[in-house]
Order: sequence, then structure tokens, then C-alpha cells
Amino acid sequence: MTKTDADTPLHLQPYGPGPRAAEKIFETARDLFYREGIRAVGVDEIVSKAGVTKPSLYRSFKSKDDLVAAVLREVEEGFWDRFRSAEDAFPGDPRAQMIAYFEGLAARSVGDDYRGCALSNAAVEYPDRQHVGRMVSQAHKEQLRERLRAKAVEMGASDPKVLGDVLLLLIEGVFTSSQMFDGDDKPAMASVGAVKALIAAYCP
Amino acid sequence: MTKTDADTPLHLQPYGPGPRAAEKIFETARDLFYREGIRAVGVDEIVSKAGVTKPSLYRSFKSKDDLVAAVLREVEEGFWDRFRSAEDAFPGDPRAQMIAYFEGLAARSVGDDYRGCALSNAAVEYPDRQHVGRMVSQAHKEQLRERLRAKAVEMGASDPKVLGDVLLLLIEGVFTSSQMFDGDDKPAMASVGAVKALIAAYCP
DNA sequence: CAAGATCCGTACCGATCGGTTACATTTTCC
DNA sequence: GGAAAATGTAACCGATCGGTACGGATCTTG
Repeated sequence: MTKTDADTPLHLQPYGPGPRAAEKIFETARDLFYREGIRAVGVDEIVSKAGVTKPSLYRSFKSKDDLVAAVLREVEEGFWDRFRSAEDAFPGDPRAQMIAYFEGLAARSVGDDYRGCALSNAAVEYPDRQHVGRMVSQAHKEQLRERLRAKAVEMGASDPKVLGDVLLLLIEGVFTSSQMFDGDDKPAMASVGAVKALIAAYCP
Repeated sequence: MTKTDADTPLHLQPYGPGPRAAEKIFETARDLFYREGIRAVGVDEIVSKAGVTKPSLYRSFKSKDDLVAAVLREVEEGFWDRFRSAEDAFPGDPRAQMIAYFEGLAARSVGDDYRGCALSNAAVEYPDRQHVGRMVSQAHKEQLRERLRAKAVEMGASDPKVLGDVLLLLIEGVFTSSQMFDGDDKPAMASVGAVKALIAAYCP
């Protein structure tokens, strides 16, 4: 069962084949952090579930926080991939782009394993502005805010800053609320209609 | 500096003067949990900052989780107090009630010490459905959802369930987003206008 | 004041936290 | 095959985690 090195996106393969343990650690940590929370998961649990040992973790990551930062940065990439995917589906139509994003978001939010946005959750777990997990999350949210405001400009909103912030409120609302209700009947389903109504209200 | 027992709302004073240590522990834990997160705060830090000792904590609370549950229940009381306050300000006018609530929420969300809803944060910190902190938070959110849907009925919404869920999305969006941006220019400020537009859109 | 109830602190417990050491073993590539 | 790189083994570290046994201090009440 020797896996090759180029079939999955790896984050650090310095020379030649690159480490296989680092990849398993990274993916295991990403899943555990999302499912159980970052603070709730210890390094021992990570290496145990990854089938590796602790020194392997600290050979690839300087500290647990360093691993946390790496995971959150990949989460951020995944977010922008989905966001751009909605954009690419409707070129030149920012309104349809946002509706498409909310439709995808609402679809993803149903399902018992959904736990909202890992970046928002990390910001909740790390209130300290100096913590790297907090910094990555906060920087991402500021980028998102600007991007949504730019979208509102494209839509010709009368007050694009406000409409952008409203969209952000709605997105974060879906993130947080979706992990607090079981089953398929989640408030997130109402977000698609809400974004349509809001865009209509803010774009004359 | 012997404080009396009736000047502040106490939660357990079995006989006579009641314990003074339990009150300090409770208030200290409430503040620390909110500021730094629940998992980030150990019992040693609580008793240390409260100026008492650890056995005093475990004489009044069966465990840390028991203290967490007690704190979250008081937080829930505080939420409903603010919610009813907005209701009482505009009797018989559910639309004005909700606008008033969002105005108060937006006003509270500015300020560097604001960290959103402690119950929502607790749900993020405790994904395990069996954990008492999670159970208290989730039960509260379900009550809130029903209450908002009932408000939408009062407003004469065409689809009250959807409008109620939209209001919930907006509230949670304010909670989460307000702790991810510094300064006074927060997305929460846009929530008041958004709720007006949404109510108008969903109530013919 | 003394007795008894009530409250509280000192010291300690095993377990786990994030992190490290030195060395043996395996894997990869030429 | 042999050197180099990657991983495993096993033990260990100080600090902190949530939680407790036990005795001393304090307060109310006769």
C-alpha cells in the first residue's frame, strides 16, 4: 500500500518523494479539528488516529498552532474555491453568482457532519488577537467582507457597503445556525430567498 | 468587607447568609468564559481570579461542566430579558419589536469586549450533542426559532416559518460577525436596515 | 463564652497537555 | 548494494487539566 506523492495535494514535499506522514497528520488534524473543535483535539489524538507518532508531527510542524494555521489556510483555500465556482457559473451576473453561492451553501449545510465555517469556529475558539488561528480567520473574514462589498458595487447597489455587510451577516448566520439544529429543516434553507429579497431591496 | 446576601441576585443560598465564595466563582467564571472561551479557562484560573480556592468551587458545583451549565442558563435568562424588553417597548407591534431588538443588538455589538452570544459560542466549542453546554445552547436556539416564527405569524407574514428563520439567520450573523471585526464599523450596523427590508418583503 | 454548624484553605491525586530527546528501523533513490 | 532521507520506538519533560481528602478557620446560636 505505497501511495504515490502527486495524486493528492501535498503541502510540503521538499525533495523527491516527500514525507507521507505529514500528509496523514495534516488530513487527520483537519478532520478532527472540524468535527470536534481545535482545542478539544490533542496532538496525541491526532498522531494516534493518523497512524503515526508524535515526533513525526513535530518534524513537519513547529508546533500545534503551526499545524492549526496550516489547516486553516487550506480551509480558506477551499472557501475561495467554492466562492469562485459560483462566480464562474454566472460570468458578469453578480446577482446570480451570489444566489448560486447561497444555494450551494444551503445544500452543504444540510447533513449531520456540517459544522459551519472552520474559520468562524476558530475565531470563536481563539478570542486572543495574537493567536495565529485567530489571525488567519480574521484576515480571511476581512477579505470576504471586501469581496462582498465589491460584489455589491457590481450589482449597482445604492449603498454597496451596506449590502455587502448584509450578505456577510447572512453567510455567517448560515454558518453558525446550521450547526445548532439537527435534521434537514435548517434555517439555512431560508437564506436563498432572503438574499434575493435583500438584493432586490438594495438595488434599485 | 462583608457583603450582605440580598443585594445581588444569587443562585443558591440554601440557608441563612449563604455562601459568598459561590457567588464570586459564578461571576468570575461567567466573565472568563465569555472573554476567553470556556475550554480555554481552567478551574484553577477561575478560583484564582475569584480570590477563592478550588474546593469552594466543587462544594457549590458538582463539576466544571455543572458550572458551565449554570452560567449558560443565566446567559439565556439575560437574552430573554433583552428580547422581552424590546417586546414591551412596542406592545402589539411585532415589527417594531423586532426592529427595536436589532437596534439594541447592533448597539451592543460595537465595543471591544463584545464576543457575540455565549450560547452560540458554547455550541461551537462543544460539538458533542451529549455535552451539557451544547444541550443548553441548542435547546435555547430551538426556543428562539419558535419564538421568531411566532413573531412572523403576528406580523402576518406570507410564510411565517421562513421569515422567522431569516430573522434567526440575521441574529446569528450579528453574533458571529461582530466578534471578528475590530472597531466600530461592524457588519452588525447593517442588520437594522436588513430586517426592515426583509419584513417588508415577507409581509404583503 | 462555648458548642455546633457552616464555610473555607493547604496539599495532594492521577491523567493529560504540548513538546523533546537519542537512537533504531525502514524506505527511497542512485 | 549503499548512502541518505524519512519514520518509528520509547522514554521523558514541566505544566496544567479536572477533581478530592482532610483539617483549620469562621460564624451563628444557646
